[in-house]
Amino acid sequence: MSSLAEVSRLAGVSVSTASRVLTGSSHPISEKTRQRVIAVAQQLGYSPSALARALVSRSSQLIGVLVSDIVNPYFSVIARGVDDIASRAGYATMLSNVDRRTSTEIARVQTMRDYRAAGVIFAGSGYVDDPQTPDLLKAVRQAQEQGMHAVSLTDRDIGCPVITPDNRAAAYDITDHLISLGHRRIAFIDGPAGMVASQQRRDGFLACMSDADLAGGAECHPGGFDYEAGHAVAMRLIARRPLPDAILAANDEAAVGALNALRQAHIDVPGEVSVAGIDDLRVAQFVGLTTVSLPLYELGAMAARYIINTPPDTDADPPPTTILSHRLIPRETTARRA
Amino acid sequence: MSSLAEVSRLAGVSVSTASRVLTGSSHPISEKTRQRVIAVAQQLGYSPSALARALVSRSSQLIGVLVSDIVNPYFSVIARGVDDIASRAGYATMLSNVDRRTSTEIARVQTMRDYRAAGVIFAGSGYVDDPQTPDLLKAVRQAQEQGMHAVSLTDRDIGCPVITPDNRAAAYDITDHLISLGHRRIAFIDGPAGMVASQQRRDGFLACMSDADLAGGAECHPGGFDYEAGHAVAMRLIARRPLPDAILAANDEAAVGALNALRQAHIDVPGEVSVAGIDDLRVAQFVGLTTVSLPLYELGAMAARYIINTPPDTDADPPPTTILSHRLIPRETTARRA
DNA sequence: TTGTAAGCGTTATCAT
DNA sequence: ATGATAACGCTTACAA
Repeated sequence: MSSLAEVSRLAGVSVSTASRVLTGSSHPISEKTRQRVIAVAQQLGYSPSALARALVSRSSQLIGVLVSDIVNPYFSVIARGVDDIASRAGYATMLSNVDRRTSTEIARVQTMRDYRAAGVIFAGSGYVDDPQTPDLLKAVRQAQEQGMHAVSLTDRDIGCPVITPDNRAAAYDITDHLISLGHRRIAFIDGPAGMVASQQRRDGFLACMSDADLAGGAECHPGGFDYEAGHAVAMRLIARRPLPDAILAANDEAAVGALNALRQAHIDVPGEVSVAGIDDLRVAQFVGLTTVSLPLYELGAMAARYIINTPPDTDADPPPTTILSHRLIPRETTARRA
Repeated sequence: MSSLAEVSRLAGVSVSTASRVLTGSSHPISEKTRQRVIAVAQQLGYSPSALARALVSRSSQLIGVLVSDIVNPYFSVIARGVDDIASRAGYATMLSNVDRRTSTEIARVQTMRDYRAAGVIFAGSGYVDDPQTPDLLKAVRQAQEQGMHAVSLTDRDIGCPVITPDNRAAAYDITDHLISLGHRRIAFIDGPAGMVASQQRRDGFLACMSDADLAGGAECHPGGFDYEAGHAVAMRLIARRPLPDAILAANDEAAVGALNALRQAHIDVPGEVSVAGIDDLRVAQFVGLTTVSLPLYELGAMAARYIINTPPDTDADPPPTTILSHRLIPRETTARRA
């Protein structure tokens, strides 16, 4: 690895001059030395140490993304959005799986801090009444004091800007769609207990049902965000009969689980029961699932842009909340009630 | 951000002493000073600068993973394997999407080098006769000379150890399974043209067919690794009739595409046609797809372990190749021929 | 057992 | 227009 010192020596100039040339500083430099330095650097294959740079500038070109689990497509799409913007701007992406553990999030924020990351992005939802939130908030504040940015992609009170879809409205809208199709008795498969995102989606569902005077037809079942949860709830529904008019799952994966349970039981979807989800992941297209498209990629991209473009210590004081819009995507798993 | 200097000052010792205490050096230290330093550090919330550390040690605790696209579950599972091992060992994961572009891989290796990463993992397959491979090889060599490790998760001649599944054997085995079920005319949906992994899988298919004296019943169709490709090929097969006995896709996603095309055309799977894939991603479980399970998570985990545990410049000279085993997973999309 | 000082590779402040 | 030199925060000989 050739260093600046090496380049400057071969070019017969001081390190400062070499630095000025190579960083494209506005400092005046004679054309001949500029050429010479560039030539030597080029020929040596010189590439500046991001570490040394970050050490003096007190900030690296790293952006951290904290996801629950990168295998979950919800998060990998977000991560893709982040990395696309980051790499385009010369930044690199640091990824960390936190498995929904707040304590792990706290630890990772510290890691990002140790590398003087330009910012951290919290992609996962928090828990209702999480006793560790204050600690996370403190960790975030310390990171910010050090000049780091933080962004949350879900509604979370951790002292940083929030860029998020409106989970409640998304659930409300898809519920409304189901109702407009003539469905009256709708079963909702809840997300993981205690998660803020689960709660918001359920709230949206219930609000819509009661706005339509259908509160009596609404039933919530403890579920989860995974295939198995959706499958299990649907199995129970099937065993219990009569079936509801429609089943809405808190996310696409659970909806697909429910859908498969129904199909395995030879129940016609959407003939006998309509099924819908929320997220619009790729799998939803595969199975023709009616759902709500959330701007996941854009969420990650916007967060990255924010981090890259906001100068340190410039963050607005009450951290702003940005709501990105969603879109209803009707497909083949829903139909007008017979 | 408190620094070592600060800690040492408050503890009334020199920075070296503080450093020795905090790094757990074997250098003898009196118990009282040790306690004092630890207390101060603790109370100050001191956390060492990973940057400064990396700068002097000439190596950071960062592991880079180069994937084609993190949204593709094939890669996100690998990335998860890497990050699990990495974070457990105190390392952080740097992720980069390269969209199968060798030039981007080269650029990213340089980025990892700039951060003095402990190692880079190439998760994606290369191309047959890729003119840029020599450049990549050179970039890898330079990285290695600098003390970085490199690992490829596919069969690739870029001067680094390879840890990979046996694509050819995997395809061979699943083909053999299809044949053992009585299928004679089998259509193979190829992966992306020019990719080594595509070629290996097709080779395995063809080899098995010809070993079974069924070369005449083998037909390969240009396809891809995505849903759309599988869907399109199946549509063409359907339009053309008669249908083959079975369809094997180069990977699960294409297989699911084919499966859906068949189902949409009301063709009974596995009644009329059997369908199988390769990879065993989560979606394969969802749809009950017969496939071959590849140790993707383990691939990432092993690569990370290798990077973490192999001391610099200790790499074996002809870089070793490690083949991890696969497993046939029969599910509901295949059945004995009618 | 503790401290001093050099050095890792940059950038930035002053001089010249 | 160019060059010393002091940080940045840490580890590690080398001294004491």
